[in-house]
Amino acid sequence: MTQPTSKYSEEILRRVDMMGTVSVQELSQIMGVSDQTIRRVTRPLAERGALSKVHGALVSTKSALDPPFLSRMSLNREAKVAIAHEVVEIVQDGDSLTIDTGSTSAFIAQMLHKRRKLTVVTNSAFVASTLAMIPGNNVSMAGTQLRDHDGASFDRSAFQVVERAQVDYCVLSASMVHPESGFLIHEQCEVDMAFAMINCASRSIMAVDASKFQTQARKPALRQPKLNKGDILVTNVTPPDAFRHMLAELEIQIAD
Amino acid sequence: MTQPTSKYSEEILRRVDMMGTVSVQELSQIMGVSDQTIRRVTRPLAERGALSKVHGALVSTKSALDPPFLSRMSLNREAKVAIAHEVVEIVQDGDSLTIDTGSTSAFIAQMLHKRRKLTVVTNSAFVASTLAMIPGNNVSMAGTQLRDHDGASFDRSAFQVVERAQVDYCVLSASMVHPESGFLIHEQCEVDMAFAMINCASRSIMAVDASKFQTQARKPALRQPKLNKGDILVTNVTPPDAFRHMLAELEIQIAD
DNA sequence: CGGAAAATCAACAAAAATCAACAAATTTTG
DNA sequence: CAAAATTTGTTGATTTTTGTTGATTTTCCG
Repeated sequence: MTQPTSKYSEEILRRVDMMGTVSVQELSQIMGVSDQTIRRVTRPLAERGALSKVHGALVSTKSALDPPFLSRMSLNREAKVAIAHEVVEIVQDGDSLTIDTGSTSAFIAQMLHKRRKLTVVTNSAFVASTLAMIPGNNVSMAGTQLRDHDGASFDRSAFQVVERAQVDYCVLSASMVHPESGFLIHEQCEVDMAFAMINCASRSIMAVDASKFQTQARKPALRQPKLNKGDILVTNVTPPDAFRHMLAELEIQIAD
Repeated sequence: MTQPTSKYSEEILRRVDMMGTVSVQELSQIMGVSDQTIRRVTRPLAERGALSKVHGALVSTKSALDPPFLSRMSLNREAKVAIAHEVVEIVQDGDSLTIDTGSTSAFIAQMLHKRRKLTVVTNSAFVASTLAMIPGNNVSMAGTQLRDHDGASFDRSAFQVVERAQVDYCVLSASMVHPESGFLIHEQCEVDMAFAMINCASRSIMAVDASKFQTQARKPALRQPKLNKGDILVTNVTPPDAFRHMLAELEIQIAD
């Protein structure tokens, strides 16, 4: 890691990252030094890329790296929209479903505006508020305490609500697909939630876009629960041969 | 990732993504800069594809689907935006608050992107998901079963969560203001919720726009709980004289 | 198709932010 | 303890951004 060039470097970085964007003026007042000092310190920081300078303000580069929910939604957007289209075709008016918290699921939730009288249970506040706006739907938000970047909940009440449900479909996603290990994801709480959702659904729908079939640098460590025979995989490419065995028992739908 | 070209870039993108589509005019009012500035900043953003411009509006390339969350709340938009501005000035970084489910509150939630490290308790799924996206916030969604047009919850667990809270401010709204009866609203469950929120807050903020001071055709039947001395009324006009008595003990802030 | 309203654009003056250089203050070093 | 070195604040020149004005284009609606 690069070394700090001034005693202020670290505090400035911390504050900029925390506030997202700050004016030089404001920062100098907060820290009790002149604006010129802030400029002097931030110049090398900007050159090395630790933060970025624009006229009038300093903006954090970190917030872009640690992708907030909305910016994840722009990643592979086309694929996700196509997949969402396909999923919505499976679901009928009046069906009941659980939906997980992935960004693909967010697209599916939006696309579900085409359906009416849905009964929905989800632990994503975003999905919940999206679908609750549609007159005639019956939406339950599972959980109270929300995770701070995507508005998902994994507290005890979230599991209680999901476990009480009995639905036609559960809609799941994954961070990566591995030929042997199956569907992978980063966090244990998400695995637990997927398990709960699968258990209370007659049939599961797993939605993953093409990019998830590539081995990623930072490999997610945890396996999603095994899907049941006859469950549905919706994706936007024909899965590579290596995955044939793993997907043998699933019904596969390719969106185009 | 592409770097911002102006200090406004990020905020504009965030707002456009959040609202689905906004007019340049309105965005400039919300952000307190001229429309020309918005145009200047959005031109490069549009060229790079981060958003798209059409005559009359900016539209998000991310959410891309129909739900422009706030577009339905177009009634008295300007007033609500101004009021939201004012409310956000009252709240400090790190404060805790409860927020109710009115459309004005939805605007306030949007505007609270300017604040960090908030602790929020709300029974509106929309407010919850909006504020949960901000890193550093601690958001609790009160309630499970959501009402089907606005995503609000009034079930038993909603009250339990709110009653367990202790916050600096509660943010409330009303459907109408009456010189004698006070703040009025349509549904009993909303009154009950307001009562619970007032009880657990050090100070209440009531936000009502000018139109609420007029007698409406369909008069709401139920009274909001009495506010306490020193609570704050935020509105966008000087209340007519007839209301002077009723508002005597409140601190009144006029947004312009 | 024509005229009105709204939105956009171009250009310029005013305001704000940045930079460079120097002096004062602080810290380090001999 | 003093001299050197570094850091910090101030000043004024320079650059960038911003709001305003008026011209131009686009949309709307009869």
